[in-house]
Amino acid sequence: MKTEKILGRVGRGRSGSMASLEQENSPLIHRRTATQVLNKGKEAANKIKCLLQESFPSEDHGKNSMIGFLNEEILDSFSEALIILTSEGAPETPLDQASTPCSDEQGSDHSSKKRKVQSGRRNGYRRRAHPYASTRVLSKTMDDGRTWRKYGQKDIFSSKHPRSYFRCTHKYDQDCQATRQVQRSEDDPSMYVITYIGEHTCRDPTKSPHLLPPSHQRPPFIISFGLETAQDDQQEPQSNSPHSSILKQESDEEVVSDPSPGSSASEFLMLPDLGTFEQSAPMAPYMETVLDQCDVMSDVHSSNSCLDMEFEIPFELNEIDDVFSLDHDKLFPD
DNA sequence: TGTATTTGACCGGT
DNA sequence: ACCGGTCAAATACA
Repeated sequence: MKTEKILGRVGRGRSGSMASLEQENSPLIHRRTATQVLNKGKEAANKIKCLLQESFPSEDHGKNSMIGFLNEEILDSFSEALIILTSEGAPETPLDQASTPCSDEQGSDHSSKKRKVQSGRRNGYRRRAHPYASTRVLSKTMDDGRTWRKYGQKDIFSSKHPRSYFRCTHKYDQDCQATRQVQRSEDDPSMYVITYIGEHTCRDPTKSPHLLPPSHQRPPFIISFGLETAQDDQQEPQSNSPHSSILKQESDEEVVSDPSPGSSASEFLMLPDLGTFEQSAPMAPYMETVLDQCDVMSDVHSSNSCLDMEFEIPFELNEIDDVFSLDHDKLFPD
């Protein structure tokens, strides 16, 4: 009945198989499937490990060791999750504990047609689990060239204007974690304060992947898992519509740094020349990425739900291609 | 009919 | 307990 509709539309599961499984309402099946998925991931991580060893046979210092280390972390995480899942005493799997939307209708109060949310509807609800950085932008328009889907609006306690919440349209089809919050500016209601959280890991088909800035403009290269750093490079200066300006870059935990000396007094970091923002805009994701590196690195351990790892490597992008493309066939033999 | 938005409820962090 | 972020049923729209 309703459940089917929700599942079909919203697609809460990360994959089709997950969604279909949810209809079964069986914690056991959920666990089994989760185990399979985790095994898959573990397998993939193992392959990466092998490939790394082939690519960097002898040494394991410097960046290679970092890659290896992170790979080990991934493997460990998978292993741990598997242990938790398969241990007999494991309670209903945490992620799925709430996946019985219909089964526990103890109250069964269907009387009011106003939606009554059963306990357990929050299927794997995670709040602020990601250590994503946020980028605040002041814009005249909400349109930034990206496709967003509004998922909520809130009146904010200390604010005159409500805040709207958007997620990337490709959240479910491409597992893109980018979200943004839009609120009218207190000072200038004709402007929007847009806070971007997370980065696009999706490839928006409406966008052409050609706008890579020249390599000399890029910061040292960053491999990003979960964050879109590399991919976003290829996209239009998304968050940076011609009208917008970056105001502030901050991590979730703290303001990492203020790249412009002397601007600390202002709440936001204003770019010097808004007219040329379109040109400077592509650097925004890089700035953010670079600024976030420390935080993200330090958060790798604590974040199991999403792999947000990025690290700096000192070789050119095409060298990365060399490294990874030669592995591609092995990784994806079909 | 499928997709997007609205909006009250739920839930986590503080 | 409060606030803010997210979920998801209901609704609007194409």
